[in-house]
Amino acid sequence: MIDTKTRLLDAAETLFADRGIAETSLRDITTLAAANLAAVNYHFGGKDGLLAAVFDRRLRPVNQERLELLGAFEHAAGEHSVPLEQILYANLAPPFRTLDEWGETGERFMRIVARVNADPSSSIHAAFLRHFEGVRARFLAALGHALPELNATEVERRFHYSLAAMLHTFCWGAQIACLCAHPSDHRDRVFTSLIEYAVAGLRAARDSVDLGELRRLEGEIKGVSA
Amino acid sequence: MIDTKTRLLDAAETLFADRGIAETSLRDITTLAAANLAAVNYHFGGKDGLLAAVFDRRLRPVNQERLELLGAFEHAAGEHSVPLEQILYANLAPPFRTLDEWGETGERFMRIVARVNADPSSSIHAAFLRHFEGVRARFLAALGHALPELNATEVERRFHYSLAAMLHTFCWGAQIACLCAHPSDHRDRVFTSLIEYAVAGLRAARDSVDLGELRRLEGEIKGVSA
DNA sequence: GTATGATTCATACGAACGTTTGAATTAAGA
DNA sequence: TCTTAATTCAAACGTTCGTATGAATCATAC
Repeated sequence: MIDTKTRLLDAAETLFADRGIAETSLRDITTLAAANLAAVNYHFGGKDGLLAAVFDRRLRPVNQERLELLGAFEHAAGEHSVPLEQILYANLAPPFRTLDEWGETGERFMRIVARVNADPSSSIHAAFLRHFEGVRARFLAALGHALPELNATEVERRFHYSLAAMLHTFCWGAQIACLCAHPSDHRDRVFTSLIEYAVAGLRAARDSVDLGELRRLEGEIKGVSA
Repeated sequence: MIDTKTRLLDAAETLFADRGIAETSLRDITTLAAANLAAVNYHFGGKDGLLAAVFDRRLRPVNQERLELLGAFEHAAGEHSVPLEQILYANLAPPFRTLDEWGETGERFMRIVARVNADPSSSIHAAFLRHFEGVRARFLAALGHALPELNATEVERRFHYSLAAMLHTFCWGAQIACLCAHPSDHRDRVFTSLIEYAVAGLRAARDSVDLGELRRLEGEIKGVSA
């Protein structure tokens, strides 16, 4: 029989992902874990502590691997900046590996991440963000070096777009056919697709789009159809 | 004095966005709206009905405008496919206009959208998705025509990435400095940035990234550092 | 074997929730 | 003015929630 603490973490991860955090009661969790209701308060101090522990268990190794991988690429690049593909690979490979290793459980966890990320009012949102502070700063710096023609603000914006595409994929990957990564070969395809898309987006030429002209065109064609 | 029904919608929109849906009670809403607790059940049949009404009020006009705009661009393009910039503009301009017109209220609403989108277990998630069915199909078709060298699956993937970047921006725009669209000139900058990024990402060359090589490189440099 | 600390257990508490009810109030047409 | 339908109201209902409590059980070291 597995540890009660571990069983609680597993059950919480499953239910938080499938039903939502606020929608999952401690009674649901302890029932699934075959544990007593009071066990949550005993081991984790309460529901928030349990949720924080769920994050800690999975997020810490993934983010550490990200940093190690980026560091290795930077070491290999020496004086040069790390190629965009490698930066994105360092960011994506660890969670994809997690998906391979943890199977369905890993996918569930990704969905919790996406939930909490979209919910800034969550009681543990601050603690959640703290997990990513270091990673965020290091990857932003690497991107800045790789894209010297872009100012820092634009780099940050495009970094956010790339993160959003990643998160969306992890959150919905199991439910949207084209993003489905269940067969392993598909998974590599999605992995590659994500990198290709983000690399191209990050490299986009500035001033390649003229918003004023698009607005002018909108006015014209609307006048015609009216 | 405004309609009770409208006051309830306004209050619900504000609180759902700021605190979350499950975390907001009908008592919070009716208090803010200066209405009686039972008014929600009288006018909307319950909490779910109220939430559905909140979505209907804002989503319907935005999505209708998206379709009209895309239709106008398609009409202007005649036999040719609509340029990517125009497709993305048709998708982005209506919600950005909403942000201009409704100010803070509009931003709040976007945050609710992002929340519900990230929470497939929500009781109204199905109804929520139904709002986007038509829009999704039409934009996918337009993208398919504009990107004939891509197969349908890859088009769909990249469409999802682009949607994710959009949603993330609307959800976090008010809270992340680089995405902040509060001063109107910044808003246009973010608008342009999003289109530029997505256009480049959608146009990315296939097979531009060699996942196997990246993995090989990872093995090498890890062996060195170990 | 028994004492001690860690864990599990059944049970209870108070608070907050969505919903319901039936009377009171308002608005509008005859 | 009277009637009738629409709306608002205060109050309560039953449920579920997170947390707390103190006894019971287990493991372990002496």
